[in-house]
Amino acid sequence: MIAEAPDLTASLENYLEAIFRLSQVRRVVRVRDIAKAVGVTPPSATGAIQQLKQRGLVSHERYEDVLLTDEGEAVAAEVHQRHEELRAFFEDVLLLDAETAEAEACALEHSISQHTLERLRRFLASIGQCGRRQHGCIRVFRQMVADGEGAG
Amino acid sequence: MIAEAPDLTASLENYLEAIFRLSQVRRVVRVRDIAKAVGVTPPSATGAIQQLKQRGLVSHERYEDVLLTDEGEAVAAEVHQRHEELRAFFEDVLLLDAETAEAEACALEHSISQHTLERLRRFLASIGQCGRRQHGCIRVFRQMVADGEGAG
DNA sequence: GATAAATGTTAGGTTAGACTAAAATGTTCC
DNA sequence: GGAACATTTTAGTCTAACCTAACATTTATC
Repeated sequence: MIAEAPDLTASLENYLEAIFRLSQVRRVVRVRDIAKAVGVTPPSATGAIQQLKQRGLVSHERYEDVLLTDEGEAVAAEVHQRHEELRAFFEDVLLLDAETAEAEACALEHSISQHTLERLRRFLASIGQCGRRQHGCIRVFRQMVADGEGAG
Repeated sequence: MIAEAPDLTASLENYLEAIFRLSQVRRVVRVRDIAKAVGVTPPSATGAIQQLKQRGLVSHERYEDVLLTDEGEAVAAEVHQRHEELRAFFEDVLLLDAETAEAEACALEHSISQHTLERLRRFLASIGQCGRRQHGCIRVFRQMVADGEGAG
């Protein structure tokens, strides 16, 4: 499904994800909010929104608020899921602090493939299984991963 | 160390890494080889080489071959190491096939931070430990990761 | 309801990175 | 040693993504 989102750039994915997140928190999403969330000036946001509109991922009338279409919602949710899974991996497995895990997820979410992510998902699940079964691995991992910041 | 490589772009990192690899295989590295390795036209390679030269990472005279400087070699080796560690993770932990693991490493190596990579390194090491200690986790991981391509 | 403030858009410019076409240089081979 | 070919560079164009400055519209306030 998810139809014909013809290969969004990393930048456009970022805008879409920002709109998605803002939508979950705010009654209406404005250009200004998007610009602030993505960290660009309003004209840049306007341009991106126009492109997203062309691709049918958002609806937007001049000077009005921005709304995800059904397709846009689907694509955004998928991007967001990528983000969250990566974040979980960094935080729960590599034990990065929340802020770093978040930043790293942001940086990588646009490059990783669906297929790889599926594997990562399974891997995270297996970590869960392993913990429940008391193999003791998780403890070993955590110790080794967390030990000593500096040396190689 | 590694001195003042002032934030290479992903693109320039790619060129540098290509030169590094070619250097290990060929007597001399030519613009054409670099272009082919990176998958761009020769003029693009020329432009990139000029930038790398400006940054003191390669030496190159008009119409001659390209050589890494000591600093260039150090930076390239570091980029290459990032690549290899990521590839190892994808291949050995997520069990992606060699080609996919390679492609994924290529895609992500420019975005991941040193700090995160250090954690990944420790994690890979802990997998090794865990395997040697016969916790049985590894088997669980592999089964779960490898099982069923399609479903969630 | 006019005007000030906030918000959004347009216009125009910059940079990075790619491309093609064409010129310059180097190499080979008769 | 010069012609044909290969390689490299230069010149110029394109696109994506950002920016600032200026303009347009909406919202708020008196």
